Amino acid sequence: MEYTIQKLSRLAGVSTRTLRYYDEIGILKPARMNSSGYRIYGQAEVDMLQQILFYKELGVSLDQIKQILSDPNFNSLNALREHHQQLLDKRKQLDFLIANVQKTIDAKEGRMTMSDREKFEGFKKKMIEDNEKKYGEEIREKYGEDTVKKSYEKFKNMTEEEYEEVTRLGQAVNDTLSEAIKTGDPGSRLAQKAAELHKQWLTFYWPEYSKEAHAGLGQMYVDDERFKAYYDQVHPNAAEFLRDAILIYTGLKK
Amino acid sequence: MEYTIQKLSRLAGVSTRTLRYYDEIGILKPARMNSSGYRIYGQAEVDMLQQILFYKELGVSLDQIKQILSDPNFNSLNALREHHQQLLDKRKQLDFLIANVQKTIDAKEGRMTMSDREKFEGFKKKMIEDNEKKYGEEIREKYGEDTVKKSYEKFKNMTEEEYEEVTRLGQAVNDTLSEAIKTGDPGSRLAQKAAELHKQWLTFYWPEYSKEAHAGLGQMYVDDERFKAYYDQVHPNAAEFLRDAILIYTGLKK
DNA sequence: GTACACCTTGACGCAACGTCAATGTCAAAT
DNA sequence: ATTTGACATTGACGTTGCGTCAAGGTGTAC
Repeated sequence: MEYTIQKLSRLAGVSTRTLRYYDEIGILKPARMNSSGYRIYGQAEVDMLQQILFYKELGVSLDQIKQILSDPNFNSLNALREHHQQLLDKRKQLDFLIANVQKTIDAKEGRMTMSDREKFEGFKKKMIEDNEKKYGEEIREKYGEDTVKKSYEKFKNMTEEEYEEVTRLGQAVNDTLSEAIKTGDPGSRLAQKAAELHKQWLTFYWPEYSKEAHAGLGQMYVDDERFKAYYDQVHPNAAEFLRDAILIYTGLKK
Repeated sequence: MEYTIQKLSRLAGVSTRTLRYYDEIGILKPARMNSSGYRIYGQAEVDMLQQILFYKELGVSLDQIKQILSDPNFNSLNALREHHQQLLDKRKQLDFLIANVQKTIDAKEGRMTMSDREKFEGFKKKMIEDNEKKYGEEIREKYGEDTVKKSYEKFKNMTEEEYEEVTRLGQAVNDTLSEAIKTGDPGSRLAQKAAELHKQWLTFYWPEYSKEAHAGLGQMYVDDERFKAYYDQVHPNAAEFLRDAILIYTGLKK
């Protein structure tokens, strides 16, 4: 079956402007243009638009959607499975929000008290999920799904005080690292302090600490451009320096 | 407890830029500025921000949120109750999406077939909800919650053919109305045809037809600027003319 | 005093369209 | 053949809600 632009826009619940825009940016091209210059969409485009709308529902930018869909390895069945999982996650977030509003009502009606932090439960999940989306894949591959889940649970239950503590620790790592680099020696007292502080920071996120995982993370900071860029903001070559300091601290230096 | 801008942004999971923007547009002013010119937020602002985030989660524009929150009659407990309801509705939509993706997977794996229209189930709900949001309150007040629910269910189950039929009918109403106005007589054959077509159009949306409801809707078209503006696009004074035609058609003309 | 985290204002840019203008195409009615 | 109205095109401006950056002030610990 074929659709002109208005037909498809009504079918899918998007505007014709949206479809023209998608053609323009190359995310959803019509099957063909007829002799009058009208866009004609076919079955493949229907399915493609469905995928686009799922990705959009899950907060993915059009630029990213374009990259994903144009990948020769794109597999629509796998994508659909992933959408399913993400939608279930999204539903969980919504459940948090629903619980939050119920709690807020109870608090307003005097049945309970509620901390300021609790008032934003469910919203904040967006930030955590964004972070997860950014790094989650790599961390999953390296440490497994279970570790990530536990880490997530631990982070979620963090109190406000703990949150501030971990923020301070993260900063202390950077501070000490910056100073330690001046010594030029990853084995120096300051460098070892940085590694120690880094470990303490990690204990807020990891259910269990292991020297191997710690050292692996240090290596990841060097191998992954995003982490490397973050630490190199502290000081050029900070990622390598921290990795080396961790290797010495953990006793795993080769 | 008081918060500087970064404290509140971290608490709520929004950026400092967002909070400054909210100050700028007057939607969330800080409690005070300290002697250094720093924004200081208090308990009232925390609660206000929570409300804002709920409204945002529910798709309300900042402009509208501002209007709602600055209304002297704004009642936060009632607002929270409404958020709760809306979040439950939103979860329903999400459930539709989840069902959709599951069905699409089944179809892809050859276990069932799926129409193009079904592929967009759940997304289209956005359009319906937008429509509901636009007119829903007024219709609810006039005809009660039950009627709206049934109407919603009926619309949801509309087939593609029915959808096209109702679209055609809506157009036919406008066409005939435009012609009938030329007669200047709401009792003329053409005007009565417009009212008849309007009734047929309504039967797609209303579970039950009544002359009183029909006449009431005609009056609503005149009283409500949004409806009036829509019909007056067809022809100046079309809203009044259609109302009069309906009154005659229903025999309820006084 | 210095360094660093945090704060301000101002301003430019962006994503994803919505809206509008001008004009071409199609199909049915006259 | 002409008219009318629905549908289509391209081009272009504008909007919402920030993200990002620059320049410079403030607070606190060393």
